Amino acid sequence: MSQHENVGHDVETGLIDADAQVESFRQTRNNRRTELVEDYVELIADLLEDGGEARQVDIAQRLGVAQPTVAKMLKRLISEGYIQQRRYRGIFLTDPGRQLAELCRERHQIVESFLCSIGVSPETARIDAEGMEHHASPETLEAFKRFLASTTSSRIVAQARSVS
Amino acid sequence: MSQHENVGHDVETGLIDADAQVESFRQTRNNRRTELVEDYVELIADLLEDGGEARQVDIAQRLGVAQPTVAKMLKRLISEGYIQQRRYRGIFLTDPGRQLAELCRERHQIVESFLCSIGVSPETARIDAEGMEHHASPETLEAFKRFLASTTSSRIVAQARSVS
DNA sequence: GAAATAATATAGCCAATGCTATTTTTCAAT
DNA sequence: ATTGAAAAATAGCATTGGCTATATTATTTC
Ligand SMILES: [Mn+2]
Ligand SMILES: [Mn+2]
Ligand SMILES: [Mn+2]
Ligand SMILES: [Mn+2]
Repeated sequence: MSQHENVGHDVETGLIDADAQVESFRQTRNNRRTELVEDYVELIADLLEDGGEARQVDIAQRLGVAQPTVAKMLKRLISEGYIQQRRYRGIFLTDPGRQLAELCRERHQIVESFLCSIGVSPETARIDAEGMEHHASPETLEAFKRFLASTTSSRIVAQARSVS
Repeated sequence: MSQHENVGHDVETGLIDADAQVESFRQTRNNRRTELVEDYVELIADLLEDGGEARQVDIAQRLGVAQPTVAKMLKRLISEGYIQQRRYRGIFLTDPGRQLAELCRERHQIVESFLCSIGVSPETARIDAEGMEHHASPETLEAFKRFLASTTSSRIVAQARSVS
């Protein structure tokens, strides 16, 4: 390769197309840059819905990181317009924040349910989904949903049959 | 929450178990720390297998990053014992390196094939698998393999039926 | 209203991953 | 042997995401 390039006739490569591979790696690096934002916003939405408030300490405790780590990330979320902070009353989502949270929640739910539906244990599904969700494209999510729907319907069919 | 903790009687939480959630986030953060190493080692194995050599410039080109970025990561791979570098002759895998590469390759292949098998297009499967692979636990991989085997066999059955 | 406590902010550190620009080294060709 | 080109190394910078230790600032409680 490189300097020692083959001269002329294309060599049987075995490797996948370079441009395609670069695109995959780029997309993956890109997804990585938003993973944390997504997890924070999703978690904040959950905390708000559950207890009406989301404080730094709660977020830190749920994520398993230190409070200053959360404080720093919250600044990023503020600067990106996803949250508002009311001094000593915790974090609140902006409209874009709520929107992102909803997207993430759905996506997370689909991935986790899907894993369970193919026989992964709930504990493992929970863990794996937390990481995989950020790399599941809309197309893959559609496939997951189709599969979920199909197994649901076949279960219904089976049940209907067993009842009759 | 936190300061304003509920006193006594456990409140209906709606949230999942805190310890479980922390475990998920921790595991995910952990996986993130090895993603790059895995992609590098896998890519180096591919390049070596294909052309007999893996140079910094080739790796950089395939990953879509700059050469000094690769140079730095290679130092990490050397320090972690996965590769050896022969001056101007490129990168070579150590035994642990080959072992890791093999694991990653299989895992990657399983994830990508699985996505295709549930109807995701090859291009999207390629992209999503590049990120998801690093978060697929052995248990999830087993579930993927089971599914692949089952669809393969049902295709065989269907084909056998259509032939007879 | 003062003191204690809880929540937040800030300072200062580190490691990882990216970049550009430049230098050094090796290899290949003349 | 010299030279030109390719590969690799190095310097210097930025951003992200972690940490600990230590202030500040609100809120409760007495
Ligand atoms: Mn999530
Ligand atoms: Mn997540
Ligand atoms: Mn891979
Ligand atoms: Mn990958």
